[in-house]
Amino acid sequence: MVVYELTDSEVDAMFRALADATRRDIVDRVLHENASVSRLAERYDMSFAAVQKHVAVLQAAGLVTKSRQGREQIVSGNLASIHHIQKLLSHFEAVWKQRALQMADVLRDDATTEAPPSPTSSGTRVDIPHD
Amino acid sequence: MVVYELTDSEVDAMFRALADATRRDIVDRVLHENASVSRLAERYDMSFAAVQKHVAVLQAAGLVTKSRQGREQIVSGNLASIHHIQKLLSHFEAVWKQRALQMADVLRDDATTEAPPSPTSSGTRVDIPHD
DNA sequence: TTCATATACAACCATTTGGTTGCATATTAT
DNA sequence: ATAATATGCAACCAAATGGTTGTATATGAA
Repeated sequence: MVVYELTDSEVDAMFRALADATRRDIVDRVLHENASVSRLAERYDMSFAAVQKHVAVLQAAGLVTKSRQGREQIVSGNLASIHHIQKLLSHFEAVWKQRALQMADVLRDDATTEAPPSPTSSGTRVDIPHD
Repeated sequence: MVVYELTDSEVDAMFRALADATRRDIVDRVLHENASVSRLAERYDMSFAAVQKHVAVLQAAGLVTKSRQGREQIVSGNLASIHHIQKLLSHFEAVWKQRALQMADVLRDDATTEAPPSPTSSGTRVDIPHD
């Protein structure tokens, strides 16, 4: 697989690419089945050029790849990049869980540090997600 | 936990919020330890107002929460939302893996459908990630 | 060759983004 | 009361985004 380390701007591009419902739908679609750009464009209520741009954004982010097939460009999903950002988010979760454990320890020592244990309004959520 | 279904624009906001290295760093930081806005601002080479805006973007996306603590606003991470988009990406991966299995089946039937089995250039990646 | 299809791409436009500075307000410290 | 700290927020600006229309090019079909 060899997912070499990505730069900040590469990660930026991936998240930004996913920050649009049409593009998320395109990713979902091509993960199910490869499709040409015009095939994709049929599905959305916007111009062909607009869909073409969306695909270009996804391609620039490395989330999809295009390959010529006669006069068509076949769009297919790129699992590696999707897996990468999913891992990044897993890291966030792991950090939080780790901290939740530490907080459980701190509760026994009581608050002697500067860290505010329980903010007023909604309070610090210590919930640990379960699948 | 009760993560009610999110709208497209809510998911948009979450991904867009993460599409900036400074904001990802803020999330990472407050997941490790709560911090006031000014405490966060010290770390970055930009104005206080800029960091304040970044926090506002994260808050609007539901990725962090703020709570008054005296004259400070304490920023803390919101696990539920992070977990949600991580799940969304897991879904993408699951779809792809499912399809990879189907493709293995199709290889026995050979290509009778319109689906192009192997694009020319980089080829369809059938790699399945392993941790 | 000629026509239709699929894509590429440029120019344009309104809105959003990510930064700035400046000023107002709230809270704590002296 | 006054000063210092922490934040909120408005106005401004350059660049990027997400859409449009129009035109050009490449490929397959008749």
